Amino acid sequence: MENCEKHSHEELLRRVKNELPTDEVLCDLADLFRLFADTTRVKILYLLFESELCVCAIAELLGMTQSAISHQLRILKDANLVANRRDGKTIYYFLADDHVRSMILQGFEHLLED
Amino acid sequence: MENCEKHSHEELLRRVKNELPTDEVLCDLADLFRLFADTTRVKILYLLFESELCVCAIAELLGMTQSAISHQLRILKDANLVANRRDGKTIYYFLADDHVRSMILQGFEHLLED
DNA sequence: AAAACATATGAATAGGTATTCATATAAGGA
DNA sequence: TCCTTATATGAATACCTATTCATATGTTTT
Repeated sequence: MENCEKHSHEELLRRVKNELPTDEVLCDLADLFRLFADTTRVKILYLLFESELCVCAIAELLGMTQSAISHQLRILKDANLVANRRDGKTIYYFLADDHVRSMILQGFEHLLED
Repeated sequence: MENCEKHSHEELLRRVKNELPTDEVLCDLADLFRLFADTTRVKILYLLFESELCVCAIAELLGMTQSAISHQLRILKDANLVANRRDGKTIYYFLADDHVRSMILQGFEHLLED
């Protein structure tokens, strides 16, 4: 294990290592993907493709409790994937960024290609 | 909570719900993103952008144990994101699919746009 | 002001998972 | 055949996280 130069040229290893982004960037990247790595969050984002929705509508559409949805919306909002606006008692959530849509659709394409 | 029609037209809710893929598909989608939701796995995939690498080279480049890397490689292989070939005692891993690269790069773009 | 409604949130719990440790498998060299 | 090297893997542990439950906050209505 201490002698990989036998199997890979040292310069290759040096180059491969240099191309690797910093730990911080790679951690941010994993964090971003983790946002989409939960069925409930993906469902919420998918629903918001069509239109803004209030918390209770999302909960009803997904057959989940208001609390569970609120917790997930908070995570999505903290990550700036969604934003909200208040209208009286009701709070409407919507996609904050069109990039969200393209991320999900790209994942979808990968699935279709198997 | 039981009366969301006050806030959203019923037909809108029906349409939004109809556009939603099946639970199975959305679960697969979340599972796909989960593969990229770990720093170690992202690092491994990134390293393989440049060239195929043996297990010990990956472990050394990332400063992690061979066992930890092997476990993660198994997950990536089971998901068909990487494949491998044997050369004597050494086993070389490589990206199974160019889609992997585009998925990660898309995530990267999202990060840059903040 | 009180009641009802929509949402947010903290604490607890249950389920998932990444790493470690010990060990197994498999190939090559002495 | 025995030893070394490269990799794989099962079990255990420690950490993370999604949901639930109870409750708090904020708004409207009566």
